Amino acid sequence: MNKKAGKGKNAEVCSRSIIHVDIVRRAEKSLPSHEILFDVADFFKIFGDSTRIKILWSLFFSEMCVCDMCAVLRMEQSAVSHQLRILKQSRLVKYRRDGKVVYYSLDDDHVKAIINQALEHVKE
Amino acid sequence: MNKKAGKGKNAEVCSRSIIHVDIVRRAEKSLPSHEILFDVADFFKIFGDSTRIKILWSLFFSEMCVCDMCAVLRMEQSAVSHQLRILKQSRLVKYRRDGKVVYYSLDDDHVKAIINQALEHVKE
DNA sequence: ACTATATATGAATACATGTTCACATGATCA
DNA sequence: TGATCATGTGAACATGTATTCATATATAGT
Repeated sequence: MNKKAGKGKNAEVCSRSIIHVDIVRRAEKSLPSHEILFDVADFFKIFGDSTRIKILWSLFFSEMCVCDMCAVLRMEQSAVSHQLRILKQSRLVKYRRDGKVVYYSLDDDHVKAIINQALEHVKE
Repeated sequence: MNKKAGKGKNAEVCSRSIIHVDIVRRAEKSLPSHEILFDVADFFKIFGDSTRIKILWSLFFSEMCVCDMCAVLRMEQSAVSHQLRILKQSRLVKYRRDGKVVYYSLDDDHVKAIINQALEHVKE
């Protein structure tokens, strides 16, 4: 999916020439692999939705069942379940079943710190 | 844009009843305002794109002009400029002009820490 | 077995977003 | 002034994603 100029070395990109070769080289070498950077972006993407932020925040204090989350978020159960699935797949929450009720809780110690860090940043 | 059940109190949401009233109350009270939570999500959304992560990462070491970024990212100048606009609006990068060339640099001390935190998390 | 309740999920829909294309802007130099 | 280079930007397009609707699954109780 990446377009390469492909004229000899990489002195021509986007049909223009590199201005500072040394800086470009250093940046290129320091940059993690596409795969890792993709994973980093995907990680942030999970936090990039206010519904999911609300869910995670609600779980800061105690585990919670889906129905209670709907009440807190004032959203339909289906929408909440869909988001819970995403959080589950990302290993940010875990669940346990008790009869008909499913209780979700945080499955990652860093979540609170990460959200709080962003909150501090936003509050400025 | 939020749908409320609106039958008296809030004992009925998503046409079901709350199971644990105390937990719901506490979560409701602790939850920051919609506005703040929206801003938090928007903040993460900026990091939720690998192109922007790459741009920010490249700026960890030194300022860089647009053309050099295109070389590092192997992307078209237009795409890079569009992303730079978003980063500019979010106050994550600043720029200075030197003749025809525009140099971008980080405008937020926390960016490096935030990305590294996610990187550590992803590398597990 | 039948009903009711809690949750999950596929499909449809509406909306957001990233990239490309074409072109505009702004600056330098002849 | 005209040409050229670096960058910015609006519109079109394709893709991704959150929510809703309808329905499925799972469990408990009768």
